[in-house]
Amino acid sequence: MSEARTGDAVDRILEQWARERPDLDVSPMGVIGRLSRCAALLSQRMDAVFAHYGLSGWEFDMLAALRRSGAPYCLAPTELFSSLMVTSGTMTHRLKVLEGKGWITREASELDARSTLVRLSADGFALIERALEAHVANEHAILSGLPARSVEALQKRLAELLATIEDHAN
Amino acid sequence: MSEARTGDAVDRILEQWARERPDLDVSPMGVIGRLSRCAALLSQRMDAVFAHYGLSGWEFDMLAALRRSGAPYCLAPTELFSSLMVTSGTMTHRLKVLEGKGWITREASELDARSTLVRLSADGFALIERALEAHVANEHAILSGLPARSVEALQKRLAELLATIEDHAN
DNA sequence: GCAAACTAACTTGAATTCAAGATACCATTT
DNA sequence: AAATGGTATCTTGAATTCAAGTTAGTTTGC
Repeated sequence: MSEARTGDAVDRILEQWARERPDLDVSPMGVIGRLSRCAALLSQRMDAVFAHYGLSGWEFDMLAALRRSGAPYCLAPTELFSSLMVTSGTMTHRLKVLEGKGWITREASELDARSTLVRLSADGFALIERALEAHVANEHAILSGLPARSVEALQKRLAELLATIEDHAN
Repeated sequence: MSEARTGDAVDRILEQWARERPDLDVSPMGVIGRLSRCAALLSQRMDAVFAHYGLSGWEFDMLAALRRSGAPYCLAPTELFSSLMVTSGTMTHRLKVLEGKGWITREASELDARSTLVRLSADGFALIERALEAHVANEHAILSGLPARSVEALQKRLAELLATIEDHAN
């Protein structure tokens, strides 16, 4: 009950499996488990900053996607949900909420009558500008706990991994 | 619209920000964005294997936590939800579902009358044994696309990162 | 021209999750 | 022993998400 004073939560899980299933090589759980756990914890930390601006994580993601697309800050719903990895049903709901808050407007496309264009409003633009700066500062702060060389190495390895799994993914 | 033939989805996002907000150093978005995206894609890939055994991701997590705790495969709800990073309300719901499926049973604790012990049933044990082996094989397969040295490097860097953010996290 | 296949967006219903609060029990102090 | 504070679990209601199906508009092949 008090064996592992070194190591993190994932190490403890690996020790349990080594004891219970010594026949299995569970080493991939170390990498993948830490990755998932890092993602969850990072998400919590970023949400804390978003909340400061009255934004949830997905609201920030939506406004940021429109902002970085450049003038006229306008995208089709399909572009939004495919880049943000959510379904069309989720997008319908999100757009309704953001429109209700006045951060986006919607107008019919001239090229394709099926398509409605989503546009960042002036309010939405002003909000995301401020939130973005705080968010980037927060990310810098989070990574400042690591030596720059480690961050760079992590970057490279994650890019490799992403490349191998982005293909396969349907 | 067709500039970046090299690079992944995250590179494209960084290019957009460089164009729109050249005053900001958004490099942390590269690491953190890739990390989040890897986690989301890996989760999809693992869910595909779980589905093969009639399991969702969280169902696998629950049974696996009980299994790796060792005989008598018994944990308190509090131990479960704190290690799985969900709330107590979520745990109540999960336990109800798993009990309904016959994979766990519940019994009052003898030491503490507030506590009900969750126990893996024989069915649950048999199921997680099979699913676990497929899951581990799947994880090996996913990482086999990378050289072993890269995986090891990734492992080290993620452990560093996890150490710095596990502290701060309340 | 018109039917078949496809695409864009939305609707519906169910699943999952959390925050906040309620309830019951335990431990410690007085 | 009574009170206070803390712990373990559950309940409730709302938010978020997805899968599957719907509607409407577009494109292709004959």
